[in-house]
Amino acid sequence: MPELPEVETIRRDLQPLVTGRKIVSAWVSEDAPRLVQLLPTAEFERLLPGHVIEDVSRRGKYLVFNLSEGMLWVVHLRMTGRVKHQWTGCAGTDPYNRASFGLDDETWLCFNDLRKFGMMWLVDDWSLVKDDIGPEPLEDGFERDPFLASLKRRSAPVKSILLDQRVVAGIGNIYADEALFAAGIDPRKAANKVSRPKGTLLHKAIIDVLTEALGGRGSSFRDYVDGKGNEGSHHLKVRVFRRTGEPCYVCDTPIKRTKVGGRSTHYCPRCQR
DNA sequence: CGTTACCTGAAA
DNA sequence: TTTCAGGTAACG
Repeated sequence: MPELPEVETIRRDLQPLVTGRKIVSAWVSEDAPRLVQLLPTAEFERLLPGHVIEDVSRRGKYLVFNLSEGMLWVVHLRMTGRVKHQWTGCAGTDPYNRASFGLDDETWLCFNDLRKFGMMWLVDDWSLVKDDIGPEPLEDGFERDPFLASLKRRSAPVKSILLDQRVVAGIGNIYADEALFAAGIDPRKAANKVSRPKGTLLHKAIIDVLTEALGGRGSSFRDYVDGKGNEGSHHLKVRVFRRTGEPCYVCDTPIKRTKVGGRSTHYCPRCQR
């Protein structure tokens, strides 16, 4: 569900609320046996309490709680995961609450996940979670030339390359479609056939589209809510995503939908070549 | 490289 | 009844 703008919005919400707080309890539902990675669930529940949350950070679509003793508590929301800060416990209030964490100021962090694809880790080293993630698109490390080079060396559809977290971190199905529209590129076009000028436009479009979506606190098409349980607003501003049959804002041609790499894909057949 | 599996519920 | 869903790992 959540892509970079959504996860970053959650991070910004949570950071002032939980920084400096000690975790005093941890519970994971028996109904979510795949939630905790690398460690047995019981071990995770035993090890987490006692740590202080020193900061909340993010890497791509991963939300990271930087804990005392150098530990990292990492959460990936996948399709329907939510992390909310609450002043009441989460047990029993919603059937999809899969984990809950008590803090030392009597507040709670609740992890909710309808489809149970979400995952979490407790590690002392980021590389145990993911060791080949690409640059952050909204930071200096996202440079044009290495990006153009990764397009050059691959023959898959350019959209599939945008979804590859090794090329650039944090883009998902919404913002891949939006960035390709902004750059005027057909999502089905082979990455290595995208011209250098168009590739350059795409590099800029990625930054622009993600920045704009972050300004709208993310897109709530279905399940996404922020760290306080509120919806974002950027879904009201998308140019092509889920606008099948509606007129392109630039040329009035109806937006088309197709499948690329198994993912639903939206584009303007006139503006995008 | 493209496709399937992982889950559950809503929409077509 | 079938298809579809902000993701990604594991297949062949």
